Amino acid sequence: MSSAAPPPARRTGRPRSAEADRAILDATRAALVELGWGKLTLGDVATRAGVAKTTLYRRWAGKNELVVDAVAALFDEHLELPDRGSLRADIEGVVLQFASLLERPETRTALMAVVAESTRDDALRRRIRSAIVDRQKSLVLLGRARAQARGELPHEPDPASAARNADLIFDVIAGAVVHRTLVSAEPVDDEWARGFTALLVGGLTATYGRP
Amino acid sequence: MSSAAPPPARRTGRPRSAEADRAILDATRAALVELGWGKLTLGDVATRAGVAKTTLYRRWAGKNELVVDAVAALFDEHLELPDRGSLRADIEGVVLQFASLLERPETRTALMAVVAESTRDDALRRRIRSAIVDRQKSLVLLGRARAQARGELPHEPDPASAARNADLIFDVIAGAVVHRTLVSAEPVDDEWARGFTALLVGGLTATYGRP
Amino acid sequence: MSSAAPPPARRTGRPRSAEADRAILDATRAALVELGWGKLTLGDVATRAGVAKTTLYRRWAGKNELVVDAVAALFDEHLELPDRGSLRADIEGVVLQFASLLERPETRTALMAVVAESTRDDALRRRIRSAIVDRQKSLVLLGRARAQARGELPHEPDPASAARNADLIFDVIAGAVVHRTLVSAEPVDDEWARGFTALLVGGLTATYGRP
Amino acid sequence: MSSAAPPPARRTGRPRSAEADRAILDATRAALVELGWGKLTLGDVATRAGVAKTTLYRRWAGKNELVVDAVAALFDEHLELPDRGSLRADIEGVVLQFASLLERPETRTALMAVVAESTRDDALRRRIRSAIVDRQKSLVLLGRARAQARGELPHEPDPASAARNADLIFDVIAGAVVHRTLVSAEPVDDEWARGFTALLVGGLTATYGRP
DNA sequence: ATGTAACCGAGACGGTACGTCGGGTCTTATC
DNA sequence: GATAAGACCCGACGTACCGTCTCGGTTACAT
Repeated sequence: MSSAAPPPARRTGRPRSAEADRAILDATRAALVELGWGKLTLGDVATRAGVAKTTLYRRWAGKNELVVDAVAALFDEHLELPDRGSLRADIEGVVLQFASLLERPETRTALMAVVAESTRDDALRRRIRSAIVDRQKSLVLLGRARAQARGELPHEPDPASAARNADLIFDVIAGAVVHRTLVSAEPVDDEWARGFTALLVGGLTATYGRP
Repeated sequence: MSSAAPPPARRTGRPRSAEADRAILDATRAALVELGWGKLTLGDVATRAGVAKTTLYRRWAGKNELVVDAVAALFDEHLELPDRGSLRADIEGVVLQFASLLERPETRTALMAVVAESTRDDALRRRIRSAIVDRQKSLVLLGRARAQARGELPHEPDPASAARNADLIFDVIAGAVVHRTLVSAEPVDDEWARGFTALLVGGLTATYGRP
Repeated sequence: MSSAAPPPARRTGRPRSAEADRAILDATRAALVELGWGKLTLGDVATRAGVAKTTLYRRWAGKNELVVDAVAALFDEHLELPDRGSLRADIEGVVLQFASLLERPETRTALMAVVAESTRDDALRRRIRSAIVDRQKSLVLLGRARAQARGELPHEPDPASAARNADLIFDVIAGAVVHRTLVSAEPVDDEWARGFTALLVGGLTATYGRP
Repeated sequence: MSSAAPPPARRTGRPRSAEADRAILDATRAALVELGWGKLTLGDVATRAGVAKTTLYRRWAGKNELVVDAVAALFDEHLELPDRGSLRADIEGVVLQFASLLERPETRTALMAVVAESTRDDALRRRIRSAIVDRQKSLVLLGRARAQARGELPHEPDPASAARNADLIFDVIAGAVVHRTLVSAEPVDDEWARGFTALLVGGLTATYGRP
């Protein structure tokens, strides 16, 4: 979150305006909605935020970093996993929740763009991972733990294997929703979510069995 | 793959150099590998191809269209589905094949970028779909047909439902591979492919049953 | 004159617009009048000229070079030395002429500024010399030749000494007018010109004698 | 020389550091030598002086005022007119003295620059006049008084005419030296000084006669 | 053989955004 | 209340690409 390179702690000089950060991130999201990634310019963001361009560059290294932070805030606010009582219901819930996030124009246009840039920029990839991806993945871990508590899935004694399986499930869920939404450009509605969940739960049950 | 809007048919005047097309697409791929999407400039592509910028703009409307065509050629050449004898083997094959395509730097960096742009540009989305997505999807259809012929999957009498299922399977496969490769940034190796295939085949079998 | 680095002669590509040069120099003079040297910005000049900033930078290396050329044109147009019949009248004429040039706001504000910059930039000094200073100096040479032809001044057999004397007279005339106008900030009117000319002609006559 | 508007007298609070003034002016001169007028930045001056930018702006209104004061100090220290026994020797002395001042890089680069700015800023012109020009002019007045005392020049009964003549001589001397040094960019050496003095004294004698 | 229409390279054109820099102002904590 | 530090707003800088537009020249088909 927050700045790319937060000066570890300064003691002298005028402190950075906390409000500027907020205004910039808000302006970034607004500009993304209106203009999309390609037309987004930092000068315009600064103007919208009522802030000088210098202020913006003092806090973020560039467009990518700024947009990651701006979008990450949405993932913070809108991703949660209430216990819906069954593995199936939990998966459907998370699929629909993630899909609704991807239907927002600011995430649609920004997420793939920063992922594309991250293929050439390790620092950006780490930033995306910690700001966005890990937040999503924690839902998978939570969902699995609940399913195991309910007895819907077996406990996995080998931690390495457990991590691999969680990663796999995460890539399948997130990947399928992203691909459906952005590449196939079809809506993730209740029907699709039901079909996808049936397939996944079937696979999980068939593969790992019931305890 | 060539141009977006090939002039319907000319009869007189100097014909377009066929070699220029090839040189431009080659240069585009080379530049993508070296510079990535963000730093790719059409002027540079033209220089590399030994071609004037005008020539390039005469054939493609812009960066997006050019890159889609340049990358699509790779999908043409490298996607096929030899019959490996079983549904499981066919899926593993297609997963590994698609992953090896995504491991090329030119596809890594280009695919997500054009998808990101396509969220705001319907013409680009259609171009991507016809040039790239549909090529991949046809493999899914082929694989299912083979599995049905082998008796591994039931025939689906309702064509609408059949199409829905094919779309779902396609999004799951392609999405999982893309997400694993580009977002999670982990390799799609034999082990992962086996695990993923087991999950998917388990789901298919559990959901649609055996005939 | 003209461009700083005129490509010796190109044969291919679109030729440079001759009108752009003119429009830029006109706009530079207009902006100098309105804003003065300090507030003059190249972006504004480009806008006034209806020209892109790039076009301007393609032809001139910076503010200094541009302004030298813009001002030099005025020296071309407004410096001449009609034969007024006597050394005294010729000197008075050239003094008033030079003074009226320095009373234009564009020359007032620009000339000293570029001279100041030239103290740290040899290329700029050479440019100023060839574009402005040498034009003025030629008037001194012409005036002396006429005076010698009239018998008002002796012929100088030693060319080195003749050059030294011309330089001295030039520095005295130009320096006095510039200093009066810009440093003392007092007008060079007929009275001052008469007094100055009397002093100078007296000095010349006393020093070099009549033939 | 210090600030333009020295606060009339403060009684409370921390007193201004007297050393800061000196450090700032020294730093200004040093920066002028290294960077020239155009590249001189107030932030850099503050850093060199070990002083905050705020402190600098509390004492001077801007770059022009600061530089005028910094350079004026040099005119204070280095301009004087010892009695050399004759008008001719006094003039040669003042010419060489002024020239040696103009050969310092800090004066070369600064003087013309502030003069250029002063063409659009009356307050600056007055500041230059009182800080620099009047100091020089007083030498002319002193020299004339001595020459009159020696009987080399006649007394001028009309005070207005006397002032006009002093102004003229001043513009001729200062203008010629400045022009030779900065515009013609040739050195003012003993030979030039002799030639110039001969011309000027000849003119004075011829014009005003001996008493 | 000669038009002639469309191609080609080169490169200038009007633009837009970039990321940086300097100018002055302000807000802190410290002296 | 002056100071050092440094963030702030502002606006210009010079550069890089964009996509378009002349240029002078080159092909290759249709007379």
